[in-house]
Amino acid sequence: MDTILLEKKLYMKDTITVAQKLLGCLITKETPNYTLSARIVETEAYLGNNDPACHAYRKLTDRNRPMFEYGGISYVYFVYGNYFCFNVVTENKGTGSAVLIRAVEPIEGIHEMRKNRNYPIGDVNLTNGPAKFCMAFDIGRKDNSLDLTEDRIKIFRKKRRDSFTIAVTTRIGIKEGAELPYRFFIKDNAYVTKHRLNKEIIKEIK
DNA sequence: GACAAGATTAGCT
DNA sequence: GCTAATCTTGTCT
Repeated sequence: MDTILLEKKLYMKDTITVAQKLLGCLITKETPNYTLSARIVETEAYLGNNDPACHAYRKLTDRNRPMFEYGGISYVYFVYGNYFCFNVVTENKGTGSAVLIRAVEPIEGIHEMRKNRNYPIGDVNLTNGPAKFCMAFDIGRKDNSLDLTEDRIKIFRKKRRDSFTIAVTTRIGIKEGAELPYRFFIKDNAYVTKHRLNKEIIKEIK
């Protein structure tokens, strides 16, 4: 499959554009022992100081510091005492915006993903959630603030873009900003989060 | 099968 | 005390 590494300048675009552009792209992780690869099928945009659900809404802290860097690095945070979520920082330095990777479709290294997640079955539950994806890719604090154009985690786009419809809904699991249509996913993809809420599709983008 | 509710976890919304 | 989540268990159609 012909792929091209995503350039830094793409990450500098506005966050909603990046959230949509990342759909269908491949995210890879290289370790000494294996390579993991998966197709991004679901994202959410978090928009700096305009968005009350965003970690960077109030002020810069030690935790959200990576969000205020230049676009194109990772922001990994710890939630609910147990889990990690992986974000791609977007826009210019000081903006505090990012795209949360909510779900992926495994392509390469499925056996290792299953082992990382301690999950015996290779069905959609392997990676259909933000923390499931992090477990499958063995993403933790050590993967915070990586440069996604040169470090062990990278994102590639395909030379020939897949044909799919983007569905837009409100975001999942937040209180403030819940009405904002910032969740994007590939329509009818089996690996998109199965969630009882946020089912209503606001619009579709071809 | 779909949906709801409770337990779990630790850093800070 | 609350949370950008998941797993397990229970209830319902």
